[in-house]
Amino acid sequence: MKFNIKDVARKAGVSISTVSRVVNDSKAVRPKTKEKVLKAIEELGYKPNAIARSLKIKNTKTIGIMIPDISNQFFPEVVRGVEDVANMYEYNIFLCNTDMDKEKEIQYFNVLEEKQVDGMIFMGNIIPEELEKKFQACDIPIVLIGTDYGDLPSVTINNGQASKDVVNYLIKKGHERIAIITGKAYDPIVGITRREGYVEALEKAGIVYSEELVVEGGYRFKSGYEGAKKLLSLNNPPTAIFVASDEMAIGAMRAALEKGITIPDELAIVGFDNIDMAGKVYPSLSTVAQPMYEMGAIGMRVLTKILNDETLENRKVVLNYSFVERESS
Amino acid sequence: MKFNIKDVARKAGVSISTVSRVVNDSKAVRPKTKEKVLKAIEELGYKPNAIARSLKIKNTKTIGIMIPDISNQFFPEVVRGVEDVANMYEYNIFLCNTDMDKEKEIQYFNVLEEKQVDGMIFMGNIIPEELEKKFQACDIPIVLIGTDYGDLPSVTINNGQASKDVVNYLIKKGHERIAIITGKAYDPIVGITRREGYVEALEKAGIVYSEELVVEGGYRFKSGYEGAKKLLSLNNPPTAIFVASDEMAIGAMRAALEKGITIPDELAIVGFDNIDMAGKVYPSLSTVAQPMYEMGAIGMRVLTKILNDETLENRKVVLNYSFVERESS
DNA sequence: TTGTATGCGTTATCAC
DNA sequence: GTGATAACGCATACAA
Repeated sequence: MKFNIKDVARKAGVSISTVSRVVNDSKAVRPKTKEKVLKAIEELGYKPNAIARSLKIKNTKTIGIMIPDISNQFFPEVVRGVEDVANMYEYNIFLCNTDMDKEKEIQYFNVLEEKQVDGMIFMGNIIPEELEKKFQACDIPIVLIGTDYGDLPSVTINNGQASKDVVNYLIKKGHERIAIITGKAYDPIVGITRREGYVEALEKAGIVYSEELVVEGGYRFKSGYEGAKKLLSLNNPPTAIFVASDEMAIGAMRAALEKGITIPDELAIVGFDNIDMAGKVYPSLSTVAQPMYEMGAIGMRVLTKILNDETLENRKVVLNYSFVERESS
Repeated sequence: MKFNIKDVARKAGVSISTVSRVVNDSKAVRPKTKEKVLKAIEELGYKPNAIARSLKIKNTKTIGIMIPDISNQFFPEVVRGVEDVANMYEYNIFLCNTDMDKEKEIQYFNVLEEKQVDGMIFMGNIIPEELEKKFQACDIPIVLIGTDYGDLPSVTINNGQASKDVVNYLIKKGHERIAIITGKAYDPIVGITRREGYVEALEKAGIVYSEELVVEGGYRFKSGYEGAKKLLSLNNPPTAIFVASDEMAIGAMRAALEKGITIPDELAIVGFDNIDMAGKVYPSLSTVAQPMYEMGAIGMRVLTKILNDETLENRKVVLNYSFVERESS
């Protein structure tokens, strides 16, 4: 049995306005009346209908989050960050897996808009033009995490600098033949920025950049595995590989281990992200630690600020990363 | 600028009912009229307000999913399964992290109910009594994944049998000193059922059950690591450890590896779940494969069946698991 | 085939 | 302090 505000009003012998007032304790209600109402609510097990409420007050206390794939190690941590602060501010989150597929992104965007989410969080390194237009056109606040685009609010780290740091570290360790396994070539972050950092660092160190040491990966374990296999079968194989994501790095380690190559003595490997498993595999993986949870938490915090009309001192949050040296390098 | 059904009605020179009809293409509308309406919709960029719609038709096309923690390796995969079929049936999902905390579970339950979700999916091995009462009292269909309780619909695997299989496998491999690292003692699945399977298999094989070979774990890496350390420092250490979750198993492997113990020659390790990383660590982990994605997908499918009043031939779905033999055993 | 009118469960504005 | 009542944006029964 489901009761509505009318039912409790009748039961308490008051008007629905009074019930509404005690439910939201908006305006003063005589204690005695309040008590009556509370009792009626209790007895009926009344729960306000948030949908009706939303229709009236024009917000839903829900936000949508679009990520490529929750089953990809990187995202659960940031989603957790998002959800934790969302929960603090009494928002619920719609989780949407886009697979970085343009059609799905647009479809999700549309239903999120129809469902009147108060805000959206978007992850997915590349933002298709069509989607970007929608972002601009709609009046729902959107914050980007892990990417940056136009004047949309975003929270990121300095990917280029982080890559340089890794390569410099490797150089300092005495490596000269340093390979890289990147993301997709068209990916502005994992495919481009991180590779650029790598190239720049090499150049600055006066190491000639060699095409054969750059291989394009596909984010997952397998592509790291295969990329490393390819690199290790070169006539003059690298002594170090910088892998642009941890999952691929773990694949690369696997390839080396299978070949009987010892890590880090014969081959150093450094990843990127610091997913949970990076510290748990054996040997443990040196990597660039992205503050994933914080990225999510802060991204959501930024969103709440926008939603509350608080002043945003900084629309472009750039978080600190750190290099975590472990056994693999 | 946001337009509503009235705006497009005015613009198209028809009534709102006609607009509604073409939007939902419910009843026949003269092609010419339809065209006019469509044009107006197009020009205004009209999007129906799903909240208003929900209020009227009394469903929201959204479901809630409560899980302990999305950043725990096991859940992303099942959530992905849920979301994929939810998406197929045009549902959106509210993601809720409960940390298996009773208060959070109840709080989430309440807001999900207020937000009028059409259904709920619950994970979390133990169902507090208070929550269970709410499950019974409410008229929102709920399906359990990974747990079973009362007459609620559920999708699980046979945990007891799986445990027996593991232990029998280990025995067949020649092991006699077989240890187990379980979940929390009060956890009906990981703490109790899986341990019971272990005990039964030992008994049936005529191996005396030894208290010191049973240690209670806490699901995460660290507790597996510490549990194994404890076991390996026994005067008469085990030659095989059955670890009731993969993440703990990877921790256990780490402990062994650090001690210079070779796996599987000196120590066999078998996990449970077959999380993504199980096949990626080195040495790779033998484990019981729970069909996580399917559990999610089928759970959601069951829910849609209930929501569509399709007949449920089976309220208690028990899925097949499989034993995956890898390098660690 | 189309339009009018009512109600979904709230909140909020106005009287009292 | 409290109670009518008008929105909120839509779907639908009924009338035309």
